[in-house]
Amino acid sequence: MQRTQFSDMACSIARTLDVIGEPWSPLILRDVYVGINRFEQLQSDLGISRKVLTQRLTWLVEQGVLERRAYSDRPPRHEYVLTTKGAELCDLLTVMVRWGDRWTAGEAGPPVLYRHHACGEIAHVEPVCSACGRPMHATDVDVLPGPGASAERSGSEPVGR
Amino acid sequence: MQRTQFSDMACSIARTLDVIGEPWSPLILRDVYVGINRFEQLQSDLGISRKVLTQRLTWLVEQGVLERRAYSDRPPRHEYVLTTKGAELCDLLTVMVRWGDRWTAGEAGPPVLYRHHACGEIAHVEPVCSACGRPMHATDVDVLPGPGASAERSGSEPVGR
DNA sequence: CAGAGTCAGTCTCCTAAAGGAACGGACTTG
DNA sequence: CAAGTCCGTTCCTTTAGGAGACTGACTCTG
Repeated sequence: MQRTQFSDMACSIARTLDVIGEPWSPLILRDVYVGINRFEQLQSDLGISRKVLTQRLTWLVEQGVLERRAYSDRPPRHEYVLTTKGAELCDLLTVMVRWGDRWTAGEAGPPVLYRHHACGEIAHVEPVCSACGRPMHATDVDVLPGPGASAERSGSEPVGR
Repeated sequence: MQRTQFSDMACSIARTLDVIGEPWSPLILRDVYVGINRFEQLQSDLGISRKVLTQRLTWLVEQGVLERRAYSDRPPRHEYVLTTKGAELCDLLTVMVRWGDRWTAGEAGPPVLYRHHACGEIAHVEPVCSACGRPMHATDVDVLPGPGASAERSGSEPVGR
């Protein structure tokens, strides 16, 4: 199937996708985030093929999103935990949840709710501007070329923006 | 490859992934968002196989994320534009950009910048709580079961959360 | 101390999806 | 009327994902 590599594109979306772009990774991240940390648990919770799970975990560890940590020496056992980099990726998950709740949840309502530590309220995430604090949706911005624009990663094909 | 279907899981992440979970879709969305609306343009900008592009566009239109709109009758020509549902998905892209900028941009800096219409500043998106307005990252919330929990879509395998 | 159980993978076989490239059809332009 | 543009479709090859059996190290139980 020789999947196209995204990592060379001068685009943060493409580069993010390169890390968690294939379908299982976000779900693995979600599971680790809620405390499903071990191979066997992940496999049975997700119903993912063991082979693919191994590949994904290895990749996510290589990318510094997860850390493989031993919790027992004898027998050798490990669990996967989020790094800081991985924890920040979970913000992406909360935004996915927001969209999924709005557009795919249907009658039954959202499958999970979030209670914000700071205020104790059931709430959802809202994107705001880091400069002025007002709502900042994709339709509220102009896109301009930045310093890293047009600098492909390793001099290969001129794709992306 | 018989990809596992995520749409049955009682999880908004899985259901969102079902719509844009495979690698090209977010990039297609990005391109349409920045004004690359036509088949030929998308194909050459992304370097995606024409076959896969056709499949993705068809799927995204079916899902109501894009709309296929004729801009010429003779010859019959169309372009793809974002629906409201699709535009809201772009918020997800801005969050991906944020993460990609922080963790993968490197020396060169971010490839694109966003200027917020409301304040005119170059800024990035920041997730806050819809209830109290303070920052709301994945680490700032408790996850609780919601009304749609454990209600699988069509009574199949008991997966997800 | 034999046998069952647990955990974390690895291996093999099969199928289906992605990539690449050529082709087609409807129309426009020189 | 030949060349070009746009938007796909078809065919072929490569390879990734799914299913599930198997392994190996160790523990637990009667």
